[in-house]
Amino acid sequence: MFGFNNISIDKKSRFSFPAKYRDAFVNSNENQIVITKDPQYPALKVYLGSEWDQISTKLSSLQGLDPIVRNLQWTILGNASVCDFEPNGRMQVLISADLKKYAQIEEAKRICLIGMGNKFEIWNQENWEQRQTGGSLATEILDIVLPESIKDMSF
Amino acid sequence: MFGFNNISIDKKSRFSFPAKYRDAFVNSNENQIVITKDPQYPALKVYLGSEWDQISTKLSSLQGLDPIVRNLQWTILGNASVCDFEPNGRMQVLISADLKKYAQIEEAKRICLIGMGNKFEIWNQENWEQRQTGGSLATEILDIVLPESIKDMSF
DNA sequence: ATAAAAAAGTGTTATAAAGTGCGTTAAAAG
DNA sequence: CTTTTAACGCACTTTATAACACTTTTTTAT
Repeated sequence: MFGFNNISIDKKSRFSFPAKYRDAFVNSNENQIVITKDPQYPALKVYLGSEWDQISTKLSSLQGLDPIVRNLQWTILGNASVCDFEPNGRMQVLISADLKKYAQIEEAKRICLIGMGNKFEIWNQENWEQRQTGGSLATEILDIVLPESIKDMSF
Repeated sequence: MFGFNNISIDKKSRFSFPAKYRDAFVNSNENQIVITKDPQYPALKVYLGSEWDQISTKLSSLQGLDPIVRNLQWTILGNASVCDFEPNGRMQVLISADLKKYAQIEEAKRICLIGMGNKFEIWNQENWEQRQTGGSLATEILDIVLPESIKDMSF
């Protein structure tokens, strides 16, 4: 599941996955999609249900008394929106007002959906373009000193 | 059970869990919810009955002569409020005056209910926003040197 | 100690807002 | 030209919340 897509968001804040990904969703037998915040950029991450189960289980088992771990748990787990998903239907997903705000997505505009293999990213168009041309974004978080416990995780 | 929810608290200090969590509650067959203090931040933790049984059993079995352990026992065990809970009903829960005060929750205001997988956190909205944008809070406890005995526990 | 009053807790209902489903139209691809 | 896909619009359903009524507990005054 790769590639760039510029797609629309409707008045109720739904978007649908491009049809080209249908086979991949059907084959992996997914019926849930999870959207959450990207911990570094004003963007959203979209995981398949099975991927999410792994990531969330591991992340929530880490020692929450470490403040960096706690912050990642807040960002990633605490903002996750689990959506029922029908690979054979319209493959439609709702983005919550909160997540839209984080990714700076306006009402009824277009978004960029980027296929990254086992996950997707959702970006506001302007931010994506700026990032691709080497610009940095006001809200991006650059220097995170990671504790050992999460050095082997990839989000 | 993940995600951010901004919900209302009524005049009698009740809130209800968003309907999207109903299935999870019904499936895990929970009929009790436990609310207690967060040991580091002015926030509350909400556990499912079964999770609470594990955590409280383990925590209360630790050597109470260690002052940090003793403090955690006081905070977490000593402030726990066990509430009857009907997953098929309105999923309403009352927050005691004491816990409201600890989390700096005012009368009839909105709260943030954060789903963290196997537990929830409840925050006063201002504190949550400040915390998420990197600010620190007057009452937060930063440097806890953890004794070995609780390094493998996550609250 | 008892009764009245106040406060705290529980439950119900009504209504506006949010979310969902589906048919139709428009656009793109083959 | 036909088929598939994306976007839009509308109707229906579900959910959240405020308002209200009732019950139980606690407090106060006699």
